[in-house]
Amino acid sequence: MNIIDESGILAISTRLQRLSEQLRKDGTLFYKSYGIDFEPKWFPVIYTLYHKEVLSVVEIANEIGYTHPSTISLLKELEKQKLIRSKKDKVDERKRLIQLTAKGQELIEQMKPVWDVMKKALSDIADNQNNLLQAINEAENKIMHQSFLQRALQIKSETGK
Amino acid sequence: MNIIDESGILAISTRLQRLSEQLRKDGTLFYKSYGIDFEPKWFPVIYTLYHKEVLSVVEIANEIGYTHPSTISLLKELEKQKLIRSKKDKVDERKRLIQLTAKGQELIEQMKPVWDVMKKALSDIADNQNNLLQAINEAENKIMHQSFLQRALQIKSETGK
DNA sequence: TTTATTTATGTATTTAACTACGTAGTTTTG
DNA sequence: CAAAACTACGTAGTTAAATACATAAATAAA
Repeated sequence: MNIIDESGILAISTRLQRLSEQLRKDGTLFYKSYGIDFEPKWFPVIYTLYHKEVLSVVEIANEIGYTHPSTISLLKELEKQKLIRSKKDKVDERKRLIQLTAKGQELIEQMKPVWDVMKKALSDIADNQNNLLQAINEAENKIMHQSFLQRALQIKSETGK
Repeated sequence: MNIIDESGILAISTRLQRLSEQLRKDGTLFYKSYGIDFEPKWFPVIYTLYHKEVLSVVEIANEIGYTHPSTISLLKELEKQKLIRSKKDKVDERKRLIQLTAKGQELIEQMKPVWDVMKKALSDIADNQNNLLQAINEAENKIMHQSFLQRALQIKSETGK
């Protein structure tokens, strides 16, 4: 019917990007409905620091699965919001140790019930006959095992196309 | 185990973006293995023009499901590659009518077998127990019917959280 | 037939991620 | 222990999409 069925190469990405942009906007609005000013993109950092308490920049990046430059820009925003603070590591002078402020910790307590609701609403949407997170996991695993390029080259050589 | 299981709000997007960036890079390399210089992101426009022959900018945007500014920048690249050309609509002077050049048409013939192989490789990766495209479709349909925000607000009011 | 509305295109700016690169500490090795 | 390699952080620039805005042509309405 449309292009997606013919190629899929790009279509998957674009559609999911949009889907998640919508979720983000709605997430922001939902926080607002509780009188909370919080952006969904801050969640991974905040959540990680809540569980680990003190971490360096690169450690946070690894935990949340982002590159360190991306992480730095999130940290800057969170520092501006006074939700986190940082100090130099005395043992290793290159390291910046990040932790939640009191304000950050209080906010988390406020957000916990909100997260519960969001989690339910998200599973409403993503838990279908074909579970979205599962589908992503499965695709990632396949690619980890053998890349798209390798697969394509193999089909090419097998079929002589 | 990690954050994704707890929130998912962002995680889905970021992971899919990466997945698709990998597919794009591999796609480019795979075209190269046939001696073809073609970027996967051009596919939707080219494919649409192959089937519809002559379309305006906005018509193409609608066909490929992108906004018109995004489409314009793709068209600029394709024009630089001399794969498409455009002329003013004589009936409606606002319109720019786009079509494939001879070079564009030849390239498509070269790419057809490549697309077949890519399609197979992609379904290798995305057709799992939980089909990725299906999962996206299902999630999109759910959201179309009732947004994430609406769902969350409803759960909030039902549970009194 | 002027005026208002809609449509088509284009430009400028924004966003959220990335890669590439540079610098400064730390650790390892010859 | 000096040189080389590695690690941590930061900045700059890129990319692929989006919004928001501007302009001009076409259509509808007063």
